[in-house]
Amino acid sequence: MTLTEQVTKNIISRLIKGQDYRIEVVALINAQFLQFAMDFFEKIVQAKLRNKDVIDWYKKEFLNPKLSSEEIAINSGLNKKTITNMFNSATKEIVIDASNEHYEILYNSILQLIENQSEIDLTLTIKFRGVSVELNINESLIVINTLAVKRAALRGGLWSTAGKKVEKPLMQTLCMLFDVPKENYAIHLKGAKAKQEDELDFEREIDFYLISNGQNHKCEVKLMGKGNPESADAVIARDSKVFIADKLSDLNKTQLDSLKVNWIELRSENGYQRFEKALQSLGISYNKFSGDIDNKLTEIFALIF
DNA sequence: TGCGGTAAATCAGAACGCAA
DNA sequence: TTGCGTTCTGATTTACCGCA
Repeated sequence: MTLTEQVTKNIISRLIKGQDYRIEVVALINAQFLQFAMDFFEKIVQAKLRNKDVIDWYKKEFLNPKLSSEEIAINSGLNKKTITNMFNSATKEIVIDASNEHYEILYNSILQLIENQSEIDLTLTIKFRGVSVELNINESLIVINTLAVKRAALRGGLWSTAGKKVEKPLMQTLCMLFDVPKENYAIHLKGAKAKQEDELDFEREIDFYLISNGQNHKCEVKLMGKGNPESADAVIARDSKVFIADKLSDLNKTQLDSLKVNWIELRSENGYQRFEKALQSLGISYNKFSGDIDNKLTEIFALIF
């Protein structure tokens, strides 16, 4: 899944201005989900027309081993990650087995449900190029379930992508906003350090470094909202010096203060300006920014992207 | 080049505690 | 009792790396 550059820019711009960035991601989830739903309905019509006298046409068409393992899992009502967690592996063979098994279970529980709630009936009519097909209640429920599972997948993926795509350019933007000299910051090049055999301190992914007096200070960006204390724990585990977040709880702040971590909460009044404090405490030279933030951001984006 | 496993990103809901 | 905020737990995905 990818994020367009424009969306990344919009998100950073919102973050710097202390606005909520979530609307950007939510809009993407909506758009992609609705598109998936329309495409899926089209495939349903075609599959049903191709298999007029096949009773379990859904299984034949949508759990077909020719499809990718992601598609098979979703169509059966399971997310691929769930299969990985269940079986400690996500090889195609395992995905196919798990999906088929799950589909049977789902199908049976739908049958049971229909039996217990016989007062309600449901027919889904899909029209495509003037041809219409009808899905009975159990077919409809299978389809609805698949849509729900797909939405979960899109949601997880897009939130994850947004977090990953934004963190480095966000740090660059902050540095450039404060005119931090180029030699005082670095984007961690993955793999470059892993090869050094004498590095006992084997590193996980680190977003960004601020450099002063020959020392590398780790920086951490997390676009976390309220209620994610374990995310803040990651900072402690990695001995970071600067922590940039969307929203921090008071406990988070107190904890970070006592650990002498410079925190920046973007979602507060002039939140990004607290970056100045971090630069001061690390002894890095900078110029305070004043002026039109939008123009400045446009300038910076032209250099970064 | 493609596949599979691991690390890391975030969200959502339940449980809990506190204040009105 | 109700409402609100915080913490905990579990859910999803992508990015990255190693290997055949």
